[in-house]
Amino acid sequence: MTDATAASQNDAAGIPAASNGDGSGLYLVDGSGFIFRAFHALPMLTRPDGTPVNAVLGFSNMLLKLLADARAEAVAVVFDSKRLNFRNEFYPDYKAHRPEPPEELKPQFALIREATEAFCLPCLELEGYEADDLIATYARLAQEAGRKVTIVSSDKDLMQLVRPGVGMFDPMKNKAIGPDEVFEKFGVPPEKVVDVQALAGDSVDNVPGVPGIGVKTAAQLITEYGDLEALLANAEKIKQPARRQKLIEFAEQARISRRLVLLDENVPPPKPLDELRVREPDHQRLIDFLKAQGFRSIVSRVEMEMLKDGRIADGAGSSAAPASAALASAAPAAKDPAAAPSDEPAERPARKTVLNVPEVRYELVQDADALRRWVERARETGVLAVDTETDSLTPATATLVGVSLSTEPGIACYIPLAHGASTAAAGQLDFDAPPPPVQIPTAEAMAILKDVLEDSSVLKIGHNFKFDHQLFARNGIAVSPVDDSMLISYVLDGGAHGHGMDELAEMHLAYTPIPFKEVCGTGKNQITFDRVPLDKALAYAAEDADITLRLWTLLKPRLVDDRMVTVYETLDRPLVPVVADMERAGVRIDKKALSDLSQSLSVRLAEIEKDVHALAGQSFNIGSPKQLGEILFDTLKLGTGKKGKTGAYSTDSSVLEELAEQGHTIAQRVLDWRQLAKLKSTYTDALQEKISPVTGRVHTAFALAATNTGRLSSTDPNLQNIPVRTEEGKKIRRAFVASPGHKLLSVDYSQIELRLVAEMANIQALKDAFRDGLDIHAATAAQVFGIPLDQMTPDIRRKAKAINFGIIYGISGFGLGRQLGIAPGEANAFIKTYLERFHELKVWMESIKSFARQHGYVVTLFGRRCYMPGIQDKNAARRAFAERQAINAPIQGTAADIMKRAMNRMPAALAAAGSSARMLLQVHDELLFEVPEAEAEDAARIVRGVMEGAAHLGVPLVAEAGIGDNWEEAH
DNA sequence: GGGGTCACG
DNA sequence: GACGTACGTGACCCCT
Repeated sequence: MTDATAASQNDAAGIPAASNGDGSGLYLVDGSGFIFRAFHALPMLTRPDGTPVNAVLGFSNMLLKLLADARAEAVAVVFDSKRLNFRNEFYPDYKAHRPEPPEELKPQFALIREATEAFCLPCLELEGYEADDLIATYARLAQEAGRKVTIVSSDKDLMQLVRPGVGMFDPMKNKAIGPDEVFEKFGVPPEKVVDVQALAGDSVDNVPGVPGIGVKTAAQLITEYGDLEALLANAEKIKQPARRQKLIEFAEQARISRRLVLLDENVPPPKPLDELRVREPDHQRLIDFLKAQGFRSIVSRVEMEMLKDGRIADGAGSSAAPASAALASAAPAAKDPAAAPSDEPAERPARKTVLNVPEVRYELVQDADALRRWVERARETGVLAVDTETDSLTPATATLVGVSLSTEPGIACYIPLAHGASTAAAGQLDFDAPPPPVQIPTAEAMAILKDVLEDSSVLKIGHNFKFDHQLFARNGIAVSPVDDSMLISYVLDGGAHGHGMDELAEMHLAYTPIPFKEVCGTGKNQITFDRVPLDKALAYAAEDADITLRLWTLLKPRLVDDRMVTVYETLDRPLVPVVADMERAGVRIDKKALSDLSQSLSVRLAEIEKDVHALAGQSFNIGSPKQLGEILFDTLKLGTGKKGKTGAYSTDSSVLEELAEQGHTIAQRVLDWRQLAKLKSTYTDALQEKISPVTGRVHTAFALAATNTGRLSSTDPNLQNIPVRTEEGKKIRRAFVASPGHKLLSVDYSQIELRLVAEMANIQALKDAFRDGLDIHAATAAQVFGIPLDQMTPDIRRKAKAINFGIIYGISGFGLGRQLGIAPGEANAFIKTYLERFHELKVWMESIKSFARQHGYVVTLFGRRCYMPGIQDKNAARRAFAERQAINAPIQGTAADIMKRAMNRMPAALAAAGSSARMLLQVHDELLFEVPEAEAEDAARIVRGVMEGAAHLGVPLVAEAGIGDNWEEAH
């Protein structure tokens, strides 16, 4: 069973394959460029002897990842030679403004060459030329030889080289750069980049360009005239006088600039292209080098990365006989490296053995004795990776189809339990169908597995084990203890990338697992897992258990290295059985109430639709923003309309509300239609479909590793966004009901995020206000605007409330202004006053941003890291966005941590009090329970106690409870 | 499959 | 001087 989060993660943040599938691809690493970028991007770090090595570490990590991703392709590293080169001969000022490299960087140049040699990669450099020229030359040579090229660099000067067969990869952002990305940057295709650069110039490299012309203007001119020479020849025809004048005056300077930026692809190559081939690394040498730099934490990773990388002597699966039915039935084995390049890319990269295991042994287990042998083996190893296969993604109701186990890397089995069952169950008389395979009866298999799954001395490992936990729970097995490789990855790298198994296997094991769709198909041809032939089921399922164990082996030690043990052990790991039980419980829905609502909404939508069409004078699809925009702004000409970046009119609610205020009835009617259409399609219709025929309840799935901040999310259906604000929406909440004889109990934290701002930023005035139990928005309004509480007006309180919320979001004058409907300047004045009054806040926000810039992540009060990939972005807008995220994440994340602490303690607290209340849903700051009517008040008291006691801070935590027959009443 | 829109905290 | 803006989610619809 592939879990929902693990599915469909195949696009990967990975590098473009400079691959013909035969090892002929060539990666050219811009070593010189990387040094500077790594140096400035990474915090300072020194060896025990004091030598700075931050750039060396960045470089080693990058190469390591590249070698894993690049698979069995050639890699070479290119360096600048000395500072002067041929460009200085005709333009002495070229790069003249470059300051001396910082002292901490200088000793790292030599070390980075050493690192390259330790990786056994060729160093390319040539006196009188820059690395860029060598890269240009080798790219040309390789392309002529039919080899695909990937330039590993983020230097915009290299973008001119992008063409079919030549791509780029930005190792800092982990992002491929192709023609589209080049166009995004320069506004022209790669072959015209030099013309744009010639006009725009570059202050960093001291390329003069034409004064007053930047990239935007340059791109526009080059697009219009074709190229630089054509533009200069037609300079007189340019309309804007200043621009015309500059282009004429600085024509020659533009030509020189073009020669400066144009890379020389005909330099004498220092090494013949043929020498740039896949090389076998010297592991010991590399490990010795890394140890000498003090990079202890990555040495073990290196060992694994290198071992599993295709370039070691195990042959990358090319000649070794397949070791099992799993491999035999898998995709074609790797092609012979000597074979001619093929035009058609392999469907999937060749299989490779992972880690230092010569072969995989996957066994199909079809009798009880064989299963007992696996149980014995698990008792010996003490660890057991477990994965379940089912016929649906809803574990509360899915049928268990099979179980796979793995006891050590490469050793796994699959135990089919219900294959071929659905045909029989459907009673179809298909005489061609094969008879059901030999299988252990599910009950017998469960009885054998129960002992080991509940054995406290055997650690069970799963990837998204919450899913499997539910299936076993339904079979009377309470699996314990459990580790979850998905959650370990989330704790280690939350915000840096996804945590689905396929994505992690690509990243950490350089391995592409068999895609689920390859086994079960897709769309209407998709089959359930019980219809999959056993050989394919074995290959897929055993591999999942195998990979889970390998990922765990790799990631688990990092918890200690990265000091994330406590976060994992106290917050995320214990949540697995708790949330599994919530999902399994499900929530009762009054189907009749929903279908009545759907019915009445249909009628009202039809009426509104008729009105709108009449007002428009024609019939159109109101649900199409495109058609609606054209009706409003082209046909009816209600104002000019705002267009977004796609050129379409914006018709969102703010636009429609403005039109409605101007008295345009149609706008208000469309708003009404939108609201009702949303409620009907997303809630009243869809929710009915989600009621399980088995349990009669709705079972959402809470994703534990989906958000950047540590929050949960809810899918299938999302029960964290059930309407509550409008009267119509509340009717939907009333359809969430308690079982007969029961009540719903809703308990939510009051103002938890603002309390945490007061706590973390240590804002004394705000903490006092919370301690005194004041109306916090009124209190801040009093402090900020200097108005006594007894003279407070609702409008002033509203403004203070908006600022309080804004703080949590990483405030901006623009955002606050828009929220309050005032000018950004006026909003800025509010913010200024607020920050003066609560001066601790400003200090805190600055320190968070600085921390984020330095480390690339922020931390919550309980130590959870949230990675912020955009914080170093050189685009100011994207950087500002990341800064707001950096402010928000510790606040939102700490609230999420506290809620998790409360949830983890809840089952024991309820049990200890003899309560039979069941936790059903979590909505970020709210928990919903179902409880026997007589126990409701007691349960409310217990739950409030656990929630308020989940953290002991300088501000009190307050939780408020409500009890009712339905969710709306309880809320 | 991406964009637009809108439901929630 | 222009940019592009409040944080975090997921589901639905249209349209290519």
